[in-house]
Amino acid sequence: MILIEQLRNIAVFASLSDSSLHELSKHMELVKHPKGAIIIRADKVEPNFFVLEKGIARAYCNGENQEITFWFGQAGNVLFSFNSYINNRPGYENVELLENSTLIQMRLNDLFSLYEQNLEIANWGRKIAEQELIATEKRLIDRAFKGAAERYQEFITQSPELNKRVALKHIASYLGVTQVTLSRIRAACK
Amino acid sequence: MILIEQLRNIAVFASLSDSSLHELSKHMELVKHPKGAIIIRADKVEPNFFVLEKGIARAYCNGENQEITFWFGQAGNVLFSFNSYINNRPGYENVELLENSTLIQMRLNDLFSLYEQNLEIANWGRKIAEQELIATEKRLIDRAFKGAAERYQEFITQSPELNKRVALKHIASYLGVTQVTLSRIRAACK
DNA sequence: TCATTTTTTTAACATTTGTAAAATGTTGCC
DNA sequence: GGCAACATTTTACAAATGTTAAAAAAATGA
Repeated sequence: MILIEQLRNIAVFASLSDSSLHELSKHMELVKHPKGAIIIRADKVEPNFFVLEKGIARAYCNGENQEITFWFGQAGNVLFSFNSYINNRPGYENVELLENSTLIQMRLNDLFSLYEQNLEIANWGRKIAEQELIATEKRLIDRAFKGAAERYQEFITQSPELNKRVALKHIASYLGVTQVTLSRIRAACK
Repeated sequence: MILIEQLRNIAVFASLSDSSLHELSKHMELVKHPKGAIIIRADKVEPNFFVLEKGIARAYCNGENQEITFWFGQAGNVLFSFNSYINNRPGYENVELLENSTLIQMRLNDLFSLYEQNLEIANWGRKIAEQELIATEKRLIDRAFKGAAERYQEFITQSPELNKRVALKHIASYLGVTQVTLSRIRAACK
């Protein structure tokens, strides 16, 4: 159980009334994990939904000889195994904390029950999925229209915090290039 | 106004009760457009939400010297301007019908009112966004892990109908390659 | 059917990006 | 400090894809 005042500071909860926030908070708890912790594992149904209260995280898939980072989370972002959340099936992604972090944690089953009971919370969940959807689609389109150098410039402009705190190898795969290519891009614009 | 029996044949409505379906159907109408019609235009807020009842469609963005197709819709798919639907702002995409098509059309404002009134419909809207989200994210990940040839093989396996009915130039940009590259891939696996 | 337009393929060449391996830089810890 | 582990850059070369232009094939409409 978490205090409503604490949730009010987190942007993702801004649209909710006190009463809905209270309903949610009953099922939430605060957990801490150290840097390097893997909080979601591929091939396992993850029963929890998280909000990153403090810290940063990355989601990645394991390929044959490489790891691809395809998502970064910062304080205030929601964090869940897409396939567990949406289809109740094992996910394809691992989520690793890149710093010592604090997470708000809630059972998916509790969240799903609230979706079936509370109209405001159901619409809140809808908007979360919609915002993630539009961000993901924009990234897909950017891959087609923008070169790797331009995507990198945009990344450091729009996510200066991540740029400071995340290893370049993770940024490289997030941008869809190898680390060598990213090094070349960085060398070219010095 | 559309008959409930007609909607029952469309997979996306399967989870809804008769009563919710009736609420939706009050605001729906059936419209026909010819092949080549542009039903959603970039830089314009599109006030309607559509379900493709018959036909196929593609969403594309205009670049400097190229058009990038990033989405295909078939019978049963929902179809809307993401930015209009989600942020009430002009979109970035055009949607063109690739065949003579029949569409179920509904005002976004009517849909949004139902989201605020009807729990079942709000959760239905949530699931639509979630399904689109997971499909889009999988495509983004596939771009990183799979070569263009493999993505093409998967496309023709998973979307044989689109493969038959859509021009190769559109498939090429959907897969993230030029038409020349797709031609080479097709020549190599003959 | 024929002519016209559009789509698809092919070719030659340029560019980008990838791969592998070595060199350099950074960090944390004893 | 100095070692060990890890991250980043650099180099040389290979592979994939892009660009441009032209030819071939297919679709369209009178």
